[in-house]
Amino acid sequence: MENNEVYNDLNRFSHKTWVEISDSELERMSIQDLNKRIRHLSKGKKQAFRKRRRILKNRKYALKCRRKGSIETMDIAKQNKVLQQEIDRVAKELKRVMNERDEFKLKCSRLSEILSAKQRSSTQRIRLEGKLKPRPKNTCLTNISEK
Amino acid sequence: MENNEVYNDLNRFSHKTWVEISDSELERMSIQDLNKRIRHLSKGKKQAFRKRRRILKNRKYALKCRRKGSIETMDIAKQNKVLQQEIDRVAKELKRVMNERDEFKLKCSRLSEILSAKQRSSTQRIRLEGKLKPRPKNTCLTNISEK
DNA sequence: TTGATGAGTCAGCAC
DNA sequence: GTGCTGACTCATCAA
Repeated sequence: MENNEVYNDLNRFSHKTWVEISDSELERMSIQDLNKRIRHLSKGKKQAFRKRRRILKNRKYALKCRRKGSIETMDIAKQNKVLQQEIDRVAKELKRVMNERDEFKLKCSRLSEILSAKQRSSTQRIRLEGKLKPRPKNTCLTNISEK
Repeated sequence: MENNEVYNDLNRFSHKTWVEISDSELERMSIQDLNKRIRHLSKGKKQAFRKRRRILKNRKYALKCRRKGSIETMDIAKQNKVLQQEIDRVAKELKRVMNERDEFKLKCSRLSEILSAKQRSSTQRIRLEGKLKPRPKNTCLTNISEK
């Protein structure tokens, strides 16, 4: 018995016909090629070859299936990390912009303050210069309330 | 043969000793209890019982293992959704605050404009009233540069 | 011994 | 037939 390759036990005791196919070869082989190779074997042996081929195929499928699953899981875990980083980034940006907003807001109120102070002093000046008569006390309000 | 429960094939042909344990019972049973129950059996039959018990246990372990895996995957997928929602929320907030900031900024520049206009007109007025002499042209700069 | 898990096998579904 | 996947079995590791 040749042992240059993994051989097929199924044919060990076949005296007339002899077919030897390695696992990797059998697994890669098309069903047509296999049929040619085992054409002259008995029905049972043919079935045995096909079954072995199916098992070898299934082995690969199972491996692939498992890998696919774990890759998918790892992918969404990675995606999680990316999303978390994005949250950190946006939250930081938010903080920065809130500070800017608060500073502008403060600046606004200071400018308003200065402006209204100027307004008051200007009115005062004009009034003193006689360009504007002092407003009568409570004119409007008393008129309305006493009416 | 009783068929009121799943029975134990292993003992079908035992003529002297007879032990019948259902799968669920065998799986739940402690190893001590099992040993008591099968005390009088042959060594081979004892081993067969223990082996069946181990297989039943393993079946449960495998089930649990598979469920654990899929639950973990689902959990991180859920986590992904939550994170995405958080991003949307923070991004929206960021947009809102940016708008506020821009409005305050604009308001600031308008107030500044008004204020500097007032400043100019006030300076002009004072100058016209003779309280402030017109500034000589290029005094400082020419003095320095011509020195 | 118990529990968990990767890998191989099989059943069964979908194409 | 082919490929995929859930469930089972087994080998093997850790506790």
